[in-house]
Amino acid sequence: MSVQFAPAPHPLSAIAAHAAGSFAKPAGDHTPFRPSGLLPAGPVLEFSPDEQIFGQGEEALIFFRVVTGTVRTCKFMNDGRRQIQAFHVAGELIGFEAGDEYSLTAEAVSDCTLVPYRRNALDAQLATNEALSQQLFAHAMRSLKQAREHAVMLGRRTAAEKVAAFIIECAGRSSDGRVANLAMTRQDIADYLGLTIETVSRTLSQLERDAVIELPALRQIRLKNPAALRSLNS
Amino acid sequence: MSVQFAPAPHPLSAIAAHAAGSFAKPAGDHTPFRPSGLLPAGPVLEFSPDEQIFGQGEEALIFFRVVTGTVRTCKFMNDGRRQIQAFHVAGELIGFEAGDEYSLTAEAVSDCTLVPYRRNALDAQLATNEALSQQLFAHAMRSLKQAREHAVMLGRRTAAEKVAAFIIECAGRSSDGRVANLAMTRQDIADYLGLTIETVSRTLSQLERDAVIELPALRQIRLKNPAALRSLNS
DNA sequence: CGTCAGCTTGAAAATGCTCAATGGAAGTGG
DNA sequence: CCACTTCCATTGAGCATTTTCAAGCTGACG
Repeated sequence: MSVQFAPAPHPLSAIAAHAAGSFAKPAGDHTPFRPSGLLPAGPVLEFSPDEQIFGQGEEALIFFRVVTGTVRTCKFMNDGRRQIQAFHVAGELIGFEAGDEYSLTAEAVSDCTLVPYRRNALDAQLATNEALSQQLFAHAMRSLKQAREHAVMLGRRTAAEKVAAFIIECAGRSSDGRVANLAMTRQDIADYLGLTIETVSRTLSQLERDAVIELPALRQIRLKNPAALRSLNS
Repeated sequence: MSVQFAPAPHPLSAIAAHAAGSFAKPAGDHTPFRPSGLLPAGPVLEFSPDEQIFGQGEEALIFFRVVTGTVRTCKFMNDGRRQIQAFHVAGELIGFEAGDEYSLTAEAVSDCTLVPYRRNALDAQLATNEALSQQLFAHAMRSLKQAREHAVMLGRRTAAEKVAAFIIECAGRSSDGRVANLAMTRQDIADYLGLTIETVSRTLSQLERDAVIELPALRQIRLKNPAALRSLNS
């Protein structure tokens, strides 16, 4: 059986306006995400690398907008294994949860500044403020899309493909699309890609030997052959 | 730096009311999901096993509620590799997208019946119908939570842990929590867990040899030692 | 200049995959 | 009712990729 209905205008397009690619903030989009009509719960907060912003299971009273720096959101298993869900940069919302508790942990990757918002301030706003509702809905759908792409990568890509995809993501966010500046360690990359730190390192070295990338510094990747990278992305 | 704010009531609790565990529809919840005030776009549709309900990239004019049967949503890579995102049972919404296009493919696993809803009928409703907005928001957040759990499994679990988690998920949805009735093939399970069909089969056989489960029929798993299964779930 | 954290590299081991053959249940047609 | 076919699942053997374990290396910082 196949389903055919007459075409019609796309009603959720407004809601979808913010939906973007894998990384939450598309390269070149420099409009800061600013929940319309919602007032910060306090002054901008600063975090140092590896400092926890909120923890899985804690009461989710506050959500945040990243102003500067990079934040990682991750899940920990009992035995300490870690899966990083995403890296968040300027403009991204983190800690916006359905339940009463944060479902994951957020930590600063680099020095970070974040604007806090009170979750309970939303109630009044959501009822009256259409734009705000749409923004938050868009945020949820964008996160969902990102999570699904991530799942394909984790489940069905080889180490080389994972690393290539990661480099492309990073380069896509830099102003110069041919250089990826990494805020995160190899361990962070490994936990994002579902690999070990050694495999990440070896794969990067191999890509450099193959003249696909250059590694001028520890936290910098220069794309010499983006086409080859993209071909790995199948 | 640590963030402390005074406790407050939980504003999004209503929105979160539907948020559940890994599988979209929690075991024992028999209230059908019925988008309040939204009229179906037509009669109930029937699909046979492996029939496509909608395809990745098609215009997302319609979304569906599963009435009976099991649906899989999946992503395909260029070379045919497949990653199943989730299995959907009665009550679940599928095809509710942010963008203009379906971001994944939905196919019937078993014989299925689905109620179609017109996406553009939402516009008018969303503005006025608070309950509907909340339901759809809850749907998005629940899907997001599920996708994140899935990512941890794909990235950081061994084959045995993946299979154990899958059995627990399935058993959790059955009326008798000690029997998992599978609608899907081994290939479906493999593509859901990011494994091969052989590894799934071998792992199931091993669990049976270890007296953790019994395999009375091809599509049935009896839990003999649920504790052992759960311990694999770490 | 020494120390230390993070990164790279190597060798061995393990986990999961590929290829290939077998098994078994359901459906079909004689 | 029984062979035959077909589809799906299981099992085995060998192989590939990734992990593990164990050294070294490098650059930042005191």
